[in-house]
Amino acid sequence: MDTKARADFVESWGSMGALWGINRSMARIHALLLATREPLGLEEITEELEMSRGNASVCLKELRFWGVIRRIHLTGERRDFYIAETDVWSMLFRIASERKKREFDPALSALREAMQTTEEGDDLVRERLGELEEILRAIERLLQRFLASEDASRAMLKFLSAQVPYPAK
Amino acid sequence: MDTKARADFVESWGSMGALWGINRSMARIHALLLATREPLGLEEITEELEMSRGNASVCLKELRFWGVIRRIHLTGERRDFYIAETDVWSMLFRIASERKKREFDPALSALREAMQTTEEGDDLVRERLGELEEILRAIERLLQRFLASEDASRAMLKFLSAQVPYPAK
DNA sequence: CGATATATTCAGAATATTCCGAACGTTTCT
DNA sequence: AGAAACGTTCGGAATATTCTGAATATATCG
Repeated sequence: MDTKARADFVESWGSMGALWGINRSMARIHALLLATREPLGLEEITEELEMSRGNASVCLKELRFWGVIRRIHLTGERRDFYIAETDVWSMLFRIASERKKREFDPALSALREAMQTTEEGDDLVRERLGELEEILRAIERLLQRFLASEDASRAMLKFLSAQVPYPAK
Repeated sequence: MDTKARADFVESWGSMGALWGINRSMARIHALLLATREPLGLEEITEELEMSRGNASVCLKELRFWGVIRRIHLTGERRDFYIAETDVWSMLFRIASERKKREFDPALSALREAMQTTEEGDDLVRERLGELEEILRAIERLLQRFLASEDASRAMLKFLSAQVPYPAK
């Protein structure tokens, strides 16, 4: 892979981290490992990406936590090396699950609570919150199905992207 | 609606803004308007949410841009008042479209570019990037269908949340 | 056991994001 | 016109996030 394309990929992947909610450094390291055949050590990573050892160390740990990279030991080498797992879906799945739990669910609960205490007569507010609740409920159902299990989500993604029938009108 | 539930809703909705990528102030104002029967003026908003006039002004402008609130004029009143649109989906749809364009698409392009310049022999990298591309392509197809039009997305959401068949194994 | 290589931690520096509020502009009233 | 009410703008304060690098811990070697 030429150097320009590789660098572009690393930076783009870094920016896209925002979509999943992971920070630039982590995503850049991940991209670098994906785009490199040989296992890389902390040294190579900090050099290539021009970041501090400390930061790289923390990011590598967290990437391992999400299960997207693996630490390996090369015989004759004292240092730790890292390689990317082939399976990126695993990370996306876990992050999505976590964010749903932490950001989505509480808001839906609060909305339902608010609806329950809306006075009988206040039809306008009732209707607005009702519509909102309906949307969020639909999203929640969708997420529940989708996030039921990693395998299920994988299958569903493939399935949906190919052949969801377009609902009539 | 009692005050506690209302405040909880405002704050939860504020936090959830992160999921769509809008900031806390905007989301809080939006929530307040959703949960209030009467149109509110800038004054009432800043007071209730304890934020500055300047910030509220900017947020109100942007909320109008996203089409989730409307500015109205009450006869006999000199000030501007605001009410929430009932349709929140419109906002979610627009934000999703925008984020796809700005964060997702460039990364996918860069990935494809990187793949093209991967040398023939480098099967490991080729395979890794290939799997990643496959995932992103599936996500892209899904998004393309989903984001084709606001109405389509609305229908699809309803449809999917209710009756997506679970793909066999 | 030192000595050396490597990894991790964490206080606070650097940066990015959000927010405040004074200054200014505009409209309406007298 | 001048004053009052209201809205908007924007420089920089406040805050949150990310990153650095020196200190520390751990492992390996001779």
